[in-house]
Amino acid sequence: MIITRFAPSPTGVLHLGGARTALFNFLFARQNKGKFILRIEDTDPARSKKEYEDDITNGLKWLGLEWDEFYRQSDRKEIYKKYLKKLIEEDKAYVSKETRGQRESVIRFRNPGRKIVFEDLIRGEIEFDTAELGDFVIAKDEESPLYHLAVVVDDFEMKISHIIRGEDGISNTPRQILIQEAIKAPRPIYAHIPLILGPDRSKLSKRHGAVSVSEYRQEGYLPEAIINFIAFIGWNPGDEREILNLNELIKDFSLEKVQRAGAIFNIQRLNWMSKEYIKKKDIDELAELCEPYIKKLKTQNSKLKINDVIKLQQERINKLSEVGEGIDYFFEEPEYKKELLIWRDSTEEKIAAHLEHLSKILCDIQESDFNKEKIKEAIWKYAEEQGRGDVLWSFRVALTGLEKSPNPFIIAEILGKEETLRRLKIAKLKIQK
RNA sequence: GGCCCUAUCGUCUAGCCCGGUCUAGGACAUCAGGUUCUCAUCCUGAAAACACCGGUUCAAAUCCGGUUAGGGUCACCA
Repeated sequence: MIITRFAPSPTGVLHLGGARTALFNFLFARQNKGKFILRIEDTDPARSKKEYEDDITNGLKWLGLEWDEFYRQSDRKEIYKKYLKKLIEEDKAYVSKETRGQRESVIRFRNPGRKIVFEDLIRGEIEFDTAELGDFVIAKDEESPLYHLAVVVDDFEMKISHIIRGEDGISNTPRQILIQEAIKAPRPIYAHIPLILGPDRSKLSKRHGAVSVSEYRQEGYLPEAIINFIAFIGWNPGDEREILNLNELIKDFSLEKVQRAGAIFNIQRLNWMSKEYIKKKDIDELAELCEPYIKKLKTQNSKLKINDVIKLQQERINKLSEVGEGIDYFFEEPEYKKELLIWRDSTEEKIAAHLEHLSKILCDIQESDFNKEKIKEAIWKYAEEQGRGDVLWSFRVALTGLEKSPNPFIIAEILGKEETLRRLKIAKLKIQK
């Protein structure tokens, strides 16, 4: 049975690199109908915090990476103690008197100093000489195991078949293999995945900007976009597909195709993927997701149709937090200079005449028919005759006061007949002044 | 510095295991053009890479060796 685990220490929030390690473990377990375990490695009480543990579990759930079993190393002290005692009894570890450091004695592993060769699924054979490691410390005392011991004992007890972790774990591997052999644990299969790098090619960290999953969540990136994005850092399906959801990833993921070199985190690619997922979202669902970012709309104009506005923004935004940006004209009188109304080298007289005529045409449309199709239909012929830019640009500016915005037909529809006519009139007065 | 890992467009990568089909493919970003004014979307196109040196071979991005460069790791943290 395939059993994988994600084993973060709760000494910091869940970041993109951790999320990707979790994802690869999850994917590999699911596609093999195996088990995915979440294990919180909190053997260091000084640095571990419950709030970090919560951040990690919440982040994983949000991403849809559900685990089958959950463990916390601080709940398992008795187990490590048992192994520690046995190791000492067998003289494979010993209590060492120390002159340096914070305590009088620690428990050290008696290192046989052998060469260790292990097979990595991604990198092939890796060889180390463990003699350089010396008798490393595996516990502060019988009650306080350290990382290497706890990891090896747990991986054994939990029957972990594949250890999928970051490349920075490579150098820990020989130590852990030594301990495995001492407790007569079978060797799991290792797969060290490449690191996510910052633009300067060093390990991605806080100094490169936002790295925590919760920050991206707050900014309004969709979890499916994050998943797709991190899956494609150091891996791809081998064909030309770019957009894959969790189920497709489970189906097509393969550890053998994981890249060996580190990969630079590229926010533009994330933004593109995020946009792709936002564009695909069902409008009602999207509206619901946008709720935290769009308070302003609800309070300021009850007549406004929220879904219409969101639909307008749907193909324009990279992340949900942008949904309220650049649409102030829906709630307040647009302010602009009259020059803005004038399209290229047109004249004030012409523009004023267009605005006048537009008002007339729109006035003739029934209130109940005041939708973008009807509006366009009514205006189009006139715009063709007079020059589209001339007519449409001034129409749009009259409604939005902006150089850039969606087309005027949809905006007029959302604004409603009364408000549209009012703004047209204001624009006309402005230009005649 | 020791040990370990890595090396295809600016970025993510396909191809490498099983040398010829690679005048090296795709995507993001960039630039240009088009689609009902602007923006966005969509479409078309352009520019853009096998780190270097040697070897093996009729033939190397692909195999071998070295160099260089980058990264990781060297705790009584995980």
